[in-house]
Amino acid sequence: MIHRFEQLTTGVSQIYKNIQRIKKLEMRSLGLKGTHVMCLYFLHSHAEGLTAADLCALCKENKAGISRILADLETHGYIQYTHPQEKKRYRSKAVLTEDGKKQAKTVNRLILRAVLEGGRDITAKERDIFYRVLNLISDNLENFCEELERSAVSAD
Amino acid sequence: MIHRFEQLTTGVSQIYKNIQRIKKLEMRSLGLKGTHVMCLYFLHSHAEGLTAADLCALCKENKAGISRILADLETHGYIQYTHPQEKKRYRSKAVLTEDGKKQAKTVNRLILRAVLEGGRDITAKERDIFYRVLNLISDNLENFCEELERSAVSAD
DNA sequence: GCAAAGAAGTTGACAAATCAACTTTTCTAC
DNA sequence: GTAGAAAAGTTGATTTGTCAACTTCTTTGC
Repeated sequence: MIHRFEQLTTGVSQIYKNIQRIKKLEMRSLGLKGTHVMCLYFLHSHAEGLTAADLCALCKENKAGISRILADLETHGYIQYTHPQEKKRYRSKAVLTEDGKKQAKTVNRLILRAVLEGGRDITAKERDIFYRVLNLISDNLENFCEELERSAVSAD
Repeated sequence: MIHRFEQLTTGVSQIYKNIQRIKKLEMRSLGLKGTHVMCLYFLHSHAEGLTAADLCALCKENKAGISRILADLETHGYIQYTHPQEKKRYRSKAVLTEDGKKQAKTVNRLILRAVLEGGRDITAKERDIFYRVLNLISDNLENFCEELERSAVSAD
């Protein structure tokens, strides 16, 4: 059991906001926004390409956001679609262009630095426990939210 | 060291977003917004009152947001200021009214449920390690951000 | 193979968070 | 005590994130 709500809330939101801050800072020098980071990151590690739906699931972002990010990356020439033009983008996989790969590598370098700095003074064992608990809480809250929403709907 | 960036990013942001979701859901029934939750929560546990600056630090929110939340809580009649009227709110402590306390208790009940559900299947030892690591990462990233921003400024 | 249902993606409208400039109050040094 | 600096708080503008309606494409059942 977690005893102190504020510990979880403030701890998590502090990390969340600092991650956003890092993304934003780095992207500014590339002419991109913080929201692009995760897409570049995942596109780089999935050379076979990713659909918008894939990215939604990986980035845990909603599809409206992903749609705009992809449109943006395309106008920058950082991605290409693997589908015939006439079918538009439906289930079309996005892959990084050469230029996109270059940007992704720059982004990954920063990410690596942030990860190294963020993980200072943490042992491998602690890290494993941390991630186990992080994922557990994440899942538990997800379930709790869904339950809450169901009961909110039925109360209407 | 943390190995996988996406684990931290997606784990943290998933929890962050679910916490936001819970706050929003519950507040809707009280005619408030999700942003009010933490203020009510901290005001309830600090009976002596809190200034806007205190709340900034506790909630890890910026002062613009806190300012609007407090104005909102005041118009709802949930808080009062402990300063003479003519000095406005400068360093004035906000305290919950009776009505505000009632709302805060409702909020706290939900929070307790969320905390219990979120913390399912986690042992006390794991929890302690989790929070230690959470705070450590939080501090490390905070420092990293500041360093980054300094070097970004000096590069201009 | 066609209609209905559903999934994928886009877009405009709205809500929330953040930034920057501003005012007001307090503190500090003379 | 007064000027200047610093801190606290407010406000409008901008950016970012989310929601809901919509279009387009695919699948399923007849």
